[in-house]
Amino acid sequence: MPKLGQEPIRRAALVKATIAEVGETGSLSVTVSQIAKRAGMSSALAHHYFGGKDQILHAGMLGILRSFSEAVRKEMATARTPRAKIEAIIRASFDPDCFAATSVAAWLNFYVQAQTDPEAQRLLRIYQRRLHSTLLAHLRPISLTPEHHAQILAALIDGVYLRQALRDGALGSSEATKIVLSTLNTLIGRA
Amino acid sequence: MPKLGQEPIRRAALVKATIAEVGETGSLSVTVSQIAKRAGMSSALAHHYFGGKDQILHAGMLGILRSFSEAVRKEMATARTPRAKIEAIIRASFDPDCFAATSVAAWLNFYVQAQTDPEAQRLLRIYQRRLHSTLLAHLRPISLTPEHHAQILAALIDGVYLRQALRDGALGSSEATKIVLSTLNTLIGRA
Amino acid sequence: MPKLGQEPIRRAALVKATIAEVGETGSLSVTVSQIAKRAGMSSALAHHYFGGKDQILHAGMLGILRSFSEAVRKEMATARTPRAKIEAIIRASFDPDCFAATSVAAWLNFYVQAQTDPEAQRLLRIYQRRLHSTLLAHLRPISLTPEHHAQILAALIDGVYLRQALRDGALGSSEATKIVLSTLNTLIGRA
Amino acid sequence: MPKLGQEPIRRAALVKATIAEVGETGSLSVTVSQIAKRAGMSSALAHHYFGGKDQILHAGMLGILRSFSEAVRKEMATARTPRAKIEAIIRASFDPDCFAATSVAAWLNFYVQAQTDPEAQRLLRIYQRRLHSTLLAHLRPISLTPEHHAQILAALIDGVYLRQALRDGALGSSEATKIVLSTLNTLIGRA
DNA sequence: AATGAATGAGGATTCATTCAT
DNA sequence: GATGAATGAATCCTCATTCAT
Repeated sequence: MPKLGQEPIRRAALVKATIAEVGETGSLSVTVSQIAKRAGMSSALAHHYFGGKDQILHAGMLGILRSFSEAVRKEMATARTPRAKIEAIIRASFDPDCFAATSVAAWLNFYVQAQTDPEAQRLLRIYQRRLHSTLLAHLRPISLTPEHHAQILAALIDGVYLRQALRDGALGSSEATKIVLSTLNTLIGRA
Repeated sequence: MPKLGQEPIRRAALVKATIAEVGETGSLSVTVSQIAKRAGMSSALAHHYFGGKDQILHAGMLGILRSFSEAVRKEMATARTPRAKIEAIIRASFDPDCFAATSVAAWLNFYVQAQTDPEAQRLLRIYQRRLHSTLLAHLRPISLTPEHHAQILAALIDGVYLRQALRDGALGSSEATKIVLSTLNTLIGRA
Repeated sequence: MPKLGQEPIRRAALVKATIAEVGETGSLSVTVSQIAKRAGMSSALAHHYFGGKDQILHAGMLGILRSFSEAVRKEMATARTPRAKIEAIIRASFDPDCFAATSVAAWLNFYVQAQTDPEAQRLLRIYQRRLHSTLLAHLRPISLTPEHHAQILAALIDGVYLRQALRDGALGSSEATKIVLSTLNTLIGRA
Repeated sequence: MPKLGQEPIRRAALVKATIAEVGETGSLSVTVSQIAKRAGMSSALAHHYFGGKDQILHAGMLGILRSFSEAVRKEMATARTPRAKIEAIIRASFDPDCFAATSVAAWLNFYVQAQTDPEAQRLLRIYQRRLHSTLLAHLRPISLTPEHHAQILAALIDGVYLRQALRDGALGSSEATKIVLSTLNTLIGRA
């Protein structure tokens, strides 16, 4: 009997390597070989498990988006009031893991991929809509213009990410959180 | 008789073509040949004038950033009060030309280029700092936390751009303006 | 309890699959995996039994050539006169099984393989010589130039096959037979 | 001004190299690099002029088919009677250039290519039909069953080619001609 | 000034083959 | 006996870049 069950292990390793490589390099034009090498296997095996570079990239995106969702879920678990929920989302967005330079760089690159690649666009839109509707749901009880406020908060979060990508003013995780939280306060009043 | 002053004409054509090509394609991996063809010349000539692909890209970035600055200058010309100046900046940011799908796509790609390419990063930072300091200068007389508010506004503008890049909720130019202006109102109170 | 006598079963399955795959695809560049999959096993097992792709191909050739011989043997069994023997060979050549599009395509490809691969050439030559000498033997009693006529008949059969491979005028089995039989008549006179 | 007019030269060189390489190797799986090298250029240039391997192969086929047609045209030029025309076609078919081992091998491979590749099939069919209709036209005045005889002669020619490909009995050009001419005699009687 | 010609380097992808279990 | 796992080698193709004219 052959060695079994390598597939999930290899796939996971490739996803991780993809994010790391894209993040570090800051570019989607990383080669499959680079990714595969980082994941400790040959590029042929990477193709074997994923079918092609695009699918590897998609898996990488999914990986990033999932870790975002995961962070949100964790933070939301303990939040009780609508306001606390919103704050949880904001805090999760700047979770040190997600907000790490590498992750942000990868995220930005996946945004670009979505310009060309329909599947990438689909993934990103799903994530965005989910974020939007969650925000909206919890804003409704406490905001007079929930739709409007949701738009502002979502855009602000993305904007902070984008600026992080340039590394210039490179805010820390906590500073970033503060900026958005304080805007929340201004928008709907202190709790 | 040799054609005179061809150089500036060619360069301008290439800059325009670069922005258009990167914007339409949604990717930095456009070829020099594509750009040159769109600009009506051979790729060899493009190299002759700019030296290499990177420099062509830089020229494209500079072109975009300049058109931003130009829009700002125009809007600011008629603004008299600090508040009016800030509103002018916001309005300029969403000038239909700059906020066109193509321009936004190009802008996003140049952001990514800055991840890898120091010169690109330099250009982008200069623009960002200029924007920041202009905002700051005009916020100072009317805001208690001008630095903080400048950060929020700048991030918000970028965030709206980013979301525009995904085309999903695809705001129009005027809607985008409204969102940021209304946030300004909330931050420092109605004029 | 180990399965007994798996080897001959597996080998036969592979031979059949090879012919089918080469025939349907119309090319020798079918992969071992495709063949193995069609034969219901892993490509590793195919290698295990045959040693390599070339040997699998050889086995496929042998399979085709044997089914030719088989058809000839069957038709010849009931033939009594020299003329009947020759007609039997011709009829066997266009036996619907052998003359099926798939078989012809495979046969043509094996001809090509023989250009490169000495073992393939050897197999094909053996078959050709056998056909030639059988024709010759039975032509001798009824032809003044048996060698010459054998050459013509053999070439004509192959030519009809080749044209079948292009599928354009795609003759049916019976039409093909008629053409060669009528030529036989012309060559040595009606029986 | 740049060096001009290389294209036709390069294309011709590639066509020649393709036929030679396919013919000598006896296989379509020659690499573009091999062909290009033989033609004295880089594989990149070959791609530049032809677009891809398939088109290079098509050009090779066309080259072979054209040299057939050319041989026919030449032989036919001096033929006056219908019978002489037919004999011209047969003689042309075994023109030493066309019937050279290399040419025959290339021709056989192109036949196989036509199994997979519609464009190759188209080319081959055109050539076959043209041959058929020419034979037919000249057989009409001298044969009672011109359609039938055309089929026989065409198939016989192809069959002789095919056997040549195997190099076993390797007929010379003149021997091959004799076989088909003598069959012609048998079919429609001596002139 | 301008361009067709030309290439080297590199990347995605495929596949026969081997190996450990 | 049988197979999933794994890879090295090879191939097509692309592209930035250089050069001769």
